[in-house]
Amino acid sequence: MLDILGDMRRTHHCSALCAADVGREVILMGWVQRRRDHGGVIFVDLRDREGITQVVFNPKVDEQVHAKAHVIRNEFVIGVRGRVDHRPEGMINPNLKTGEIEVTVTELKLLNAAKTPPFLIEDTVDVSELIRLKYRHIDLRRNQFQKNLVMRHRAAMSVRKFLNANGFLDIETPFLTRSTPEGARDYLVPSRVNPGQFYALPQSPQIFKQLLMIAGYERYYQIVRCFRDEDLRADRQPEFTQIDMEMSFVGENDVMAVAEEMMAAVFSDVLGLKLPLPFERLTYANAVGRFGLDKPDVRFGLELKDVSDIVAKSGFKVFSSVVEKGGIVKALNAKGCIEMSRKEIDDLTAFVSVYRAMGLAWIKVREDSWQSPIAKYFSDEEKAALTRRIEMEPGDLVFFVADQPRITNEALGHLRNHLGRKLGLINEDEFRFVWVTEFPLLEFDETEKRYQAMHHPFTAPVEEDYALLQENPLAVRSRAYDMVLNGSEVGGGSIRNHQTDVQKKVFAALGLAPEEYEGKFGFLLEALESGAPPHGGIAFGFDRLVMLLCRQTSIRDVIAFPKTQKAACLLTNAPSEAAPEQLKELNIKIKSGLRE
RNA sequence: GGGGGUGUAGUUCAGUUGGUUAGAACGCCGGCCUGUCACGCCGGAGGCCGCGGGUUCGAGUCCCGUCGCUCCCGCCA
Repeated sequence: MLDILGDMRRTHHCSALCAADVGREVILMGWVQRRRDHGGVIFVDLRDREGITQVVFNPKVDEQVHAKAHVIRNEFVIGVRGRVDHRPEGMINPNLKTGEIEVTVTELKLLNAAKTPPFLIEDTVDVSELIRLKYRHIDLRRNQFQKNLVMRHRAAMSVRKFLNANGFLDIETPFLTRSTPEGARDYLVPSRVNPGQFYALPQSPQIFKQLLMIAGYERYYQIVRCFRDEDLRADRQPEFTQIDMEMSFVGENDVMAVAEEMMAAVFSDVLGLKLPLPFERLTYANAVGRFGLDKPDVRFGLELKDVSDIVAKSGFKVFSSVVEKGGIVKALNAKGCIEMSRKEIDDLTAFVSVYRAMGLAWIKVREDSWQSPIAKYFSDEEKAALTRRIEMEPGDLVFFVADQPRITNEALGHLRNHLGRKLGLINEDEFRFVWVTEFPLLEFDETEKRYQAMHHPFTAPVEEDYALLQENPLAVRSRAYDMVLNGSEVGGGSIRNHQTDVQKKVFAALGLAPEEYEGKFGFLLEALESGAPPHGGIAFGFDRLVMLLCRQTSIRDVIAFPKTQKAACLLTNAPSEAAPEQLKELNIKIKSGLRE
């Protein structure tokens, strides 16, 4: 068999050689990052997974090798044999790890030619997402991408190392499973052998991991793909990876302790950072009250102040009537921002309108007066109370939103993050974790006019709130917890219902009739009755976590082969039409008009 | 489902009030060049202006539709 490599085998990676290696004969293999042809001497920056080394073709050293090097172009795959040499005086490249040396080539093997790449492979991305995704194999050659994927690998290894050392078993759960009602839209897979029936791809292994606890496996984990057929975002893909774990005989503090230790191990292993433990904790009520959101960025202050009580009886009807109707009025004090222009304030008004806030009131605090369209509506007492509550000082710019509690909090919460960024209040180098606890068990779905599980229907209520399940369901707190990093939810979990009667009460509170929940979750209830230990767990959005570790802003930059916003793969052109024979086997008819 | 941005050379972009031959940079090709590392110098090729319709004497530019990419809202237990 003719083998293009012959007996040539790589001796070093392109990051490995330094001054200490001078004089050695080495063999490098990789891709041509750049070629600089000086007529005489030709320089090639040779790139492999680990780095770049300059290799030199000198006609004085070997005329034939030099002549052969003329055909080399960007992205050609070559192997070179040569001698490690010091670079001449003054020619050291301090920007290159291997900048002190170069390899003088004595043998060149052209392992493969390459078409001119559609874009240059450089650290800085200056290419549209369309092109990057279409030529993903080229984009993935970029140094930044390689760093991201190496980071991802190391984070996964760190997680496995930690969990293996702590008695967790890696157990696989099915991808072809049953559609779980409630929650996100499922990806469905038709069953050929069961005509007209479908599997669903898992949105998470939730029920399986609970069954594993019931089966006595005590500690489970999996780094596992999950699927949700919902619209995409910069940090949301239709298939994504979770670090999924579950433990038996534990309460929330046990799960949270293991989870934050695991996170500390990951940050120590991949970034060399020591995270202070334990993480700060906030109740849901405090998180929303102070920061407006249930995933607060606690790297900066700029907290919200509720002023509903002060303005309830004020002459400003917009505020007083909102309070009267059960809404709230909250304020955000942008310290020292009095010089903000009218245009900028208008932009912020547009910003909060995205979150359905009707308006954004503001006050500029001057030395002896308020400059504001709404100042005239307040009495001196109200002004004094507002000044105290909001800690207003001359030079401040205060924003108000008055609306239903949810809208007010979300609008100001997002405005807070926006201003935090805009005003440079955020230390971008910091990784700040916080637990959010005591989530409400249920929320009311206005469009469907019914209660919904805020986390999922298997989450246990706080025991002392059991009694409220029927009389005041919205007041019931759950034993759920979210791990939040720099304003992003990176993980969420809960203690589960391990007692059948409690689980049934929760189903009932969700408005499910017994025959309904028996039909949908009968197998789980059956399992709960067979000796279920108290158990709970947590799942982390692995892609999102890696994205934050890599300081990237899109989840796509830490996933080798992501989908576009229309859930397409531009590389393979998935999804695509199925052949008529395939559809026939599956007993599926495509609605006329959907294909030619 | 809705709102914003965007689509012009291989890539990133510019393109005036609608005007006759659509430009730049990088990349690519050829030539010259022995110390560059964003090599340099000289020359050259390269365009369905996303697609379809309309208005107009005339459309990259205006209008309608459509498709793609992207950010956000809804949605995502």
